[in-house]
Amino acid sequence: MPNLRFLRGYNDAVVLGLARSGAVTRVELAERSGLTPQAVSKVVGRLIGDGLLVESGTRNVGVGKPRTLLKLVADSRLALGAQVERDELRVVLTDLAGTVLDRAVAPLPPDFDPPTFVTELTRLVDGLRNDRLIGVGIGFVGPLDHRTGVVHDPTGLTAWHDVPLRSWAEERLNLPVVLDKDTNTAVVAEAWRRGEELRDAVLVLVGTGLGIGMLLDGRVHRGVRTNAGEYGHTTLQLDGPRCVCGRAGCVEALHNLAAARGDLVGATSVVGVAVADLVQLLDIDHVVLAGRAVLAEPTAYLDGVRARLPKDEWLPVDVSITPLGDDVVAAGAAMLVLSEFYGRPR
Amino acid sequence: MPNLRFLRGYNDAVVLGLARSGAVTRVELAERSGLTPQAVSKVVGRLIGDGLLVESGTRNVGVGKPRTLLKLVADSRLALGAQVERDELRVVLTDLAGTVLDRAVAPLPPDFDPPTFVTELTRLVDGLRNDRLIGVGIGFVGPLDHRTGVVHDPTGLTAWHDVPLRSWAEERLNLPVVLDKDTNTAVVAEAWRRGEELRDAVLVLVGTGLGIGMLLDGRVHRGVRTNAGEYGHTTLQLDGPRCVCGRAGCVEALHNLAAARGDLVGATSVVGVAVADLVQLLDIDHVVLAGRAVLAEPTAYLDGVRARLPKDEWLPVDVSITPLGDDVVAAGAAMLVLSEFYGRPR
DNA sequence: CCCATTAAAGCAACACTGTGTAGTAATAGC
DNA sequence: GCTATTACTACACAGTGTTGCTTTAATGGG
Repeated sequence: MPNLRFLRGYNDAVVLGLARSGAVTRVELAERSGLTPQAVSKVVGRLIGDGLLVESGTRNVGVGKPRTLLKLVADSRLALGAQVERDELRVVLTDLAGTVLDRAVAPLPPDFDPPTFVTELTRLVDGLRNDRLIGVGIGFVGPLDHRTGVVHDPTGLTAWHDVPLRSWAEERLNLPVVLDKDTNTAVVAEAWRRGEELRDAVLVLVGTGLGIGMLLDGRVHRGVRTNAGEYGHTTLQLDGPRCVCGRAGCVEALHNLAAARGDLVGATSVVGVAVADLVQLLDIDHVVLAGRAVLAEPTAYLDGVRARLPKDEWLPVDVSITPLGDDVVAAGAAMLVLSEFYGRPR
Repeated sequence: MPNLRFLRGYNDAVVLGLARSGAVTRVELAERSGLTPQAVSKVVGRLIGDGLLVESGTRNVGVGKPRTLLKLVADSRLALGAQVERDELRVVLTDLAGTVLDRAVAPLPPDFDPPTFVTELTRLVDGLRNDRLIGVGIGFVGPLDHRTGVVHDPTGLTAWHDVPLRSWAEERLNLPVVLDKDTNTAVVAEAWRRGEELRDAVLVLVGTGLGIGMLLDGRVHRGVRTNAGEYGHTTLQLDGPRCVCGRAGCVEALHNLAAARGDLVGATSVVGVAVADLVQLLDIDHVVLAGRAVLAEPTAYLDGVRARLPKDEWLPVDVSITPLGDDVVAAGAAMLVLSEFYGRPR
């Protein structure tokens, strides 16, 4: 793998990634990437040739020739992303900058089977199809295998036993397809949009379950079976109430019990303790909250988490609600496709 | 950073890493690295020229010219590693293969200060000095900054406030020095010795405290402030006994309480639950146990952890005791130095 | 024993990377 | 208009892995 093509692709992605944050000049790209000005010139030349960048005016910073501003041509490449929930399918159209341009939502029947799903997906995708489309991402509930694109027995979907969803979808849609867990696509959404600012972060998705997406050292951590992030069944109370998973006192069980009895403070506090544990374990500086439960009570969850985080740390932990709202999983699935083509390789 | 020198260094490290597992041939290196046979020839030529590899006989696999066996010259490069505990300093000499060749141990006075430590370190290092030495690694208790080499206020060592230990040691020893948390050097020891087999693993160090070293996707995860792995203060019992850290029901508090009252099963079971949570969260397939407490009761800890791991998983989790015993932290510190020079860059 | 066959390894030319050198373009200040 | 300064790039270059071919060294059938 590591050859000259890899090297070029990597540097192209570095420059494109910096350009995604806003208008930049070649000089700034060289400073921030560590590449020499000559190398930046070559890379920028390639990217302009591919229609990914354009020159857009100049910026004068004192004496000397003014710097040429470079701007990302955000709508030169588009991707679709899908979020699959147990009752709903959401498809979103996203540009290179990670901006959501369009969306379509359709209900899914209870315990829908793979053929039904693929048909419905095809319908929504065709409605949003575009000649600049580079692929489709699918954010699905786990467990699944990201590398092979196979969905394994998700709870509540009885017809989904080892379904090669990626190949089925690629065949039907005639487009490259990427499959990943919903929590992972969600954290990709944050990472792609915030760029270098976000290198070590956790996205907490609180819905019917509780899962997390981990961004460690700038990359999504998926683990050996690409099923990392099952944080809902982490023990918080050794002798706590029994959980659906068979163990006792899981985060998810405690949270859902508190929520069911209307104890919002209790529910958010469970999430807060769990997140504080994660921050200590992984040493991250960003936490993003998302999911239906969070979006229904954003300030309560923000307060619940912030209150539990250690305050005397050298570096503060930034806690926020995803600005993408209900679109975060689907939009992230689209950005996962973008990152496969225009992100740093491997 | 990403230039031709990086590319060469990376491929050299890939080949050297494969050669570390045992005798290999150029053909096998090409197959396992993905490089072309010609590229492997060039890389191997360089490595032989540097004295890192030698040809050692042939292996016949049927018709045709027999493959030439290549062997790592393990003792061509050596490194020293130090483990700093609150009462003891241990320095270990290690070769390229990660084999411990020699060691020296000295007691440290209670609440020792930095000058005392550096003097003692210099004494032990000088006793083991060697002309093939490439550097010295130091495994210290956290918190510390791996990147800058500064030790921040470790508990119990009152004179250690923001001490630039790496530069001090480099000056006194006149050798490159690397500083890292003890849990991280320990997991490096396992990773360096087991090679590609170990890509996603956790090393659990149970001593007076409880910390972990994380190997994720083949790299040590350190986090933004390089202080990841503080697993001892993760909540296992929301309403549990108060911990020294100020929170309640921490893994460490529960474990130490059980151990103090002689409840070995209880103590190992706490570790088991904590490890099971980690396995689910990070999706790892290897767990290595180490530390004084574990080495005192190895089978009890092995059983305690194995009993708590989910059994119906697709992939089994391998749980083991470190074969390096008391040397694991110091030996890992030495291998950290080796990996800085001869491991994959960045 | 001879020699065709097979496989490993090396050699030479090559395409392509980022880099060093030097030259050109465009501004501010005088 | 001139000079200094800064941004950018054309070109030769060192060094990467690759392609195509040759050399080397074994097997095994006559």
